[in-house]
This record gives sequence, C-alpha cells and structure tokens, in this order.
Amino acid sequence: MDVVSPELNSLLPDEIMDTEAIEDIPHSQPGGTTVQSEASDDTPVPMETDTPMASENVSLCSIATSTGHTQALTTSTASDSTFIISSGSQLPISISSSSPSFLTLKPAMTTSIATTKTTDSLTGTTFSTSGLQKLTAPFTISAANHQIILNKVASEAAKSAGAQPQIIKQEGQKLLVTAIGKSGQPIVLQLPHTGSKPGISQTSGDLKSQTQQFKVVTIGGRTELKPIVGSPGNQLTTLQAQQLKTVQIAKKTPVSSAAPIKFIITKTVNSKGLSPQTSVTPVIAGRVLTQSSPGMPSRTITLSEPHNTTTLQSISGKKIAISPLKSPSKVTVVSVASPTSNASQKSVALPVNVALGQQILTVQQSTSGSPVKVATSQTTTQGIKAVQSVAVGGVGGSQFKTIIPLATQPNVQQIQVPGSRFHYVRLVTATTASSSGQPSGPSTSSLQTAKPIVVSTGAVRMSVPIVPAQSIKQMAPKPLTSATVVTTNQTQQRLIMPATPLPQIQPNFTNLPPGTVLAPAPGGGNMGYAVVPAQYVTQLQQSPFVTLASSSAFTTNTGIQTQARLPLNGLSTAETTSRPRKPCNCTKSQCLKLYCDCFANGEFCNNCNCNNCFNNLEHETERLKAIKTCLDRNPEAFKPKIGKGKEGESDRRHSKGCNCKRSGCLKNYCECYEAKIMCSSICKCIGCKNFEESPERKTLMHLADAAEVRVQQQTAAKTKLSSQISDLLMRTTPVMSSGSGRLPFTFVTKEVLEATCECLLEQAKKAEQTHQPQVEAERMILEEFGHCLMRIISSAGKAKADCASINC
DNA sequence: GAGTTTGAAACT
DNA sequence: CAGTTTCAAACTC
Repeated sequence: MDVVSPELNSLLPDEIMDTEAIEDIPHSQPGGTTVQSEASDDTPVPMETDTPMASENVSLCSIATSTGHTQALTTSTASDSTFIISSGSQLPISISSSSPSFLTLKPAMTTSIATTKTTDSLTGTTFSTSGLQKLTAPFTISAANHQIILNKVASEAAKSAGAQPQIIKQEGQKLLVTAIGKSGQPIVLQLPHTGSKPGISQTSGDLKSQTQQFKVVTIGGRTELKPIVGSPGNQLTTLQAQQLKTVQIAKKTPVSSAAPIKFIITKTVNSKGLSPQTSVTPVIAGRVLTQSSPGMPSRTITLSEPHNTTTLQSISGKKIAISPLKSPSKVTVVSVASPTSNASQKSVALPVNVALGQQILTVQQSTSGSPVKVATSQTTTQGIKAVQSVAVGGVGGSQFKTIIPLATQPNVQQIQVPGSRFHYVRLVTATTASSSGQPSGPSTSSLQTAKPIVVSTGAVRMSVPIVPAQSIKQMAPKPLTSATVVTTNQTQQRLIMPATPLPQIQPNFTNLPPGTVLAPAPGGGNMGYAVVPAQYVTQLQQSPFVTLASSSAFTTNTGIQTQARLPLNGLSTAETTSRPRKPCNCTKSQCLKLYCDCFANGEFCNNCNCNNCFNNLEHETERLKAIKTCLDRNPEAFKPKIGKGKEGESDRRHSKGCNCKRSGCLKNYCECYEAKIMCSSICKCIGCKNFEESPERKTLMHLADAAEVRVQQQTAAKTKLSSQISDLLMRTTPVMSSGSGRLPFTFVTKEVLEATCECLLEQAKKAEQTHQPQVEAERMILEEFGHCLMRIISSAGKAKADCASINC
C-alpha cells in the first residue's frame, strides 16, 4: 500500500504529541543508570496493583515467568516477540509473549498485575518485551466502569522499599499512555524496541547511545497536568511542581550525558511523595502511573471520562493525535511490526472494550524469535489472532474500531484520527539513534506549549469489536503466511488510543478509510497504522486468528492508517451507527469498489447479500489493495461526501456536488437529496429542483414528512393494539395451571356450547308457549344463560379440583 | 420479484 | 478532462 503522504502529519494539530522529541531513556542496565526505580531485586515485582479490583475490573498483568522483579519495563530488542492481544476464552486479558514475560489482563478479581521482568538480556532487570511492544504496566480494566487501569503504581510501601514508580524502559520505543481518568492514573505502554539500527539496538550495554523514545498517549488529559519535557541536552527534565495533585513526575539525572534523555512518567497514586525517580520524562498531560503498592487499592482510570484539559504533548517529530470521541466507540489498536528493526514485530492490540462491561480482552505477546508479523491477511496458518481490544469508557458506543499499527518505514507518522467519533492517539515511532537527531528543544517546547485537549465526550474507548457486551474479545495475531509476514527488523509498536477529542484533527483524517495505511513521513517513525473497521471485530471473533500485521505489501511502504468510520451522508457517526447499515447487493465489484456502500464507508460487509465478496478479513490483501487503488485515484475517496456544516445542518453540502440530469435532484438517485440537503453551486445537475424555494421539493418534503408521521402513527397504533390484544388474552385465557382460578377454555367445548344453546332454545320455547312478553322471554333466556354459565363454571371448578387431586 | 432508470464510479 | 462503460441502488410495474 502506499505510504501516506507526509502531509498527513502536517495536518495534525500541534496538540498532537510529537514523540520524537522525547528522548529515550537509556535502557536500564544492570548497574547502569537506569531510569527505573532502584528497586532491588527484593522489591516485589511491580504488580499492578493491586488490590483486588472490583469484580468487573480487568487487570492487565504480566504473566511472564516473573523472575520477580518488575521494576522497569524493558523490552529486549534482541528477541523477537510479537505482541498479541488475544482474548482468552475467558475474561482475562493477557498479553503474552512467547517469551516468558507477557502481560495479561485479568479480570478485576485478580487484582493486580505484576509486571515481571522477564528476560531482558541486556538490562536484566525488567520486563523485557523483546523487541515487541509491550504493555509494561499492568492495567486493569473494569468493564463495568469503563475504566482501564494501567500500570498501577506500587504502593507507597513499595516506594519506600525502593521500588520506584514504574518506568517503562525499552530499548526500543517506549510508549507511555496516560489516561486521565477520574482516578487520574496514567497508562503506560511500552513500545517495542525500535532499533533503528540493528546492531545498536541489541546489546550493547551501552544503552545510552541508544535513543529510546517514549510515546505518551494521554487519554482524557487534565489541564492540570503539564507535560514536562526534558530537552535532549538536558538529561533530566524537571517536572514541574505544576503537576497536579496526584501526579508527580520524578526525574532523574541522566546516567550518561551522552545518553538521550529519558522520560519517566510516574504518577503517584497517593499524593504521597514518590520515591525518587530515575529519569524524568516529559509528563504528559496525563497522569503518570506509578506502581501502586500491593496494599493499595487499585485504581481505575476512566478513559472515557471527558476531560477538558488533556494536554497533548508534541514532542519533536512525532505527534500523537487524539481524536475527539463523540460517541462511544471502540477502537482497537494494533501495532504492526516495523520493518526496520531486526527484531520482530509486534502486534499490539490494545484492547479494551470495556464498554459493555463484560467483555474480556486478552493480550498476548508472542515472543517468537521470528519476526513479528501482524498480518491481516487471510492466511491463517499460524498466527495469533488478535482479538479485540478493550473498550474503555464510553457507555453506549455502538461502534468499535480497531486501529492497527502496521509496520512502517523507519519514519513514523502520526496517527490519524478519522471521524469525529474516535479519538485516536497518535503513536510515535521510536526512532533509534540512527534517526536524525531529535530536536530536543523543540520537543520540549512543544510539550510545554502543548495545548490541553479537551475531551468532549465522556467516553473514550479503546477497543475494537462491536460485540455484545458479554462476548469476549480477543486479539491475536494471525498466523502469517509468508506473504503476510511483517518485516522484523524493527519492531516498533504504536498505540492508538482514544484520547481527548481534537476537533482540529478530524477533518484531516476523515478521508482515510479503515484499512488504509498511512505511510510514515520520511524521517518519521517506523510505524504505520491501520484502521480496522468495527466489523473486524466480528470477523475476528469468527475466525480463529486474525492477522493484524500487514503482509509484505505493507512492509514496503507504509504505515497503515486507520480511519474511523466515516460519517455517512453528513450524518454524525452516532447517527450512522444508530441505524443499521443497509446490506449491499454487489455482484460484480467484489465489494472492493466504491460502488459498494460498505466498502465506501470503510466497513466490512456484514450480513450483506453480495456475491464473491472480498470486503472482509479473509481478503484483507485484496481489500487493502483496493483501498490503495481508490486512494490513488482519489485521495478523498473515503472522505465523507457531505461536509458537515459549521454550525448546523443547513451548512451541510455535498463536497463535490451532484451531476443529476433526469431526476431533478428530487430522488434518492441524487446524493444531495439522499443526504437531505439542498443542491449547491458546486452541483452540476440539470433541471435541479432541490433548492430551498422549490415548490416541488417542498411538496415532496411535506409528503415525506406526512408519510413519516403516518408510519409512526401506524406503528403506534399497532403497538397499542398488540398490547391490548395481549392484555385481553391474558385476562380471558383461562389458565389452569396458574392457580389463579381461571377456568381452562377447554371446558367450553362444542358439546357444552350445544347444550347451552339447547337450554336457551328450550327456555325460549317455554316462554313462547306461555305467551310471555318479549321482555320477559329475554329475561328468561338470559337467566337460563346465567344458569348455564354457572354450571359450566361449577363443572370446571370441580374438574380442576379433581385434576389437582390427582396431580394432573 | 423482475425489469428499468439513474447517476456515481470506473475506465478509456 | 471528456466521453464511455460499469455498477449497484433507486425506482417502477
């Protein structure tokens, strides 16, 4: 697929964090100056937290064979590992790597996730993700609460013990995601080791030389927090006291001067002082996660929580974009291995779908030495399928999207945020030392100057699938076929997380269809992103494995961009999502051309009537190719045709205008009319009647309204009638077994009716014979009828009693 | 439900 | 860019 033009990056608002600017913290080395807390071996592994969460909470914990200490999360570049998020059969979400260490999300009950350090050959201490992306911090997600807790900080006790707030270290990139939830705890994700240069990445003890990057994603940032960025020159950045209440950022002096700056974000759970932190990193608006002491109750962070002030930090180069999330939606983020690093790939799914509360996510990280592959391709030989992710926050979101970072070229690009619905956080590629020098200065400045992002909507979700609330979602890397294998060299991970809304961003990315790949800007990060439509979820669930990573095709050029669902016809996503999409009936296009509404809307076909459909996960390669073709032909092909008005629907208009010739623009053939908007000057229609003063239009609209009213009335009448009938049946239907005393209708048999009629006739004859007046005759008949009823009732009651006596 | 009409998308 | 063809939805019967 083509690489997304760098312009996209330019489109990103300044608020988008530029992660490049952030310098990496030297890989924690034994003895070295690591960022991490000094936690001795004795220190318990940083567990997540915590106290048993509420039942609904899911915690992400590393399952790895924890050697025990989890101080810093580090990924060893050497090993290839894939990061997979798979949904376990059951609730727990685990991120496991083939390597011993892995993270798992566990149900809240599990309480804490301990981040164990597995093997970091280099650093030895810490969580090693072996080149793959990792979620270093355990986090808990409470489905019920729509909260995700990442990386709880150790409790104070731990701190006292010397355990430091969790620091994520990777040789490669690091990603810090902070969600500012109510609790305010940040989420820290560890990025895969980028290893721009293979040689460097691994081993050398000299981590300093390596530049690591952190990616910080802030979800629902608060204004309060202010990111602090250390300039490259400055080894340490000082966190401002400005930080808000709960957040503390400790900074440490850089171990080596040469070493790039490291950033550590820590959040003190308690206001209590944190243990000194090794390095300081820019703090993002979000909160820093610190390890919570075991004893401490876990906190949950609500991603969805609307925040007025999330601050995004732009770090030089790279940016993290957060798109506003208006409606609850789920986003799945999948990272695709970047080709550059020798290490492998990684797929990351972040996952979390909490929205409905009961979904479970499993994150697995596979650490196979083989390059990571995240492939979306059909090939299913081995891979892991990623499942869905986690939805966080958001109450009722109807859609989920998955964003999959694809391996990209060394330069990473931003993440786009497609439609207004989704908030995406752009991940920054971690450029290694090889990368051009990162202007620390700018980055810092940018961070400082970063504007807070306001989260418009309360719910932010990270998750993918659109699934029933209780279903479990998994994201697992799909087995990669050769074609689909992702390059292994660099494994940088990217996280796209729903973040605070960035209105500005939206327009820019609207044209990206799901599944599209954004190419990293030159010099940018390695990673690309892929957007996976909500339907993916369904498909993913269906298929055992889903390949998230792109095949070689992806590797070639681009990062994948993802796109949130595009608004259809100018309708808000909420609107579009609220109504079921019409199934397509494509027969010849394979649903890979814009003729297909599903495809045009960036959706997978689902429950359609199409033939030979390729618009599904099983034909991901073809689909991506088709998307590319469409974008080549028209970069705005997937952009909503109906631009939203500035402040009202009245301003909505078709982006290109219609070309109707015979319909008078008063039929649904006309895209303007179909979108319920007037034709504009840009339309090239002939004989247009779709304008404000058009009597035909008014008449039509009036009729349409009247029809709609009728339909509503009819519906209401039907509902009422149905209710009445139901009620009547309930009252009249004898229920023998109910014990209510009602008689079974079966007592009124044909014979009984005939007998009754005979009685009545007999009574009528009697009256006639006695020459009774009509009134009296009627009275006599009625009395007889009453007698008959009494007898019937009496017989029924007797029969019922008899039946009861024999337990019939 | 089959056939026709329509206009966007795709193609040349 | 214009003209033509293809396509699937909208529409009619």
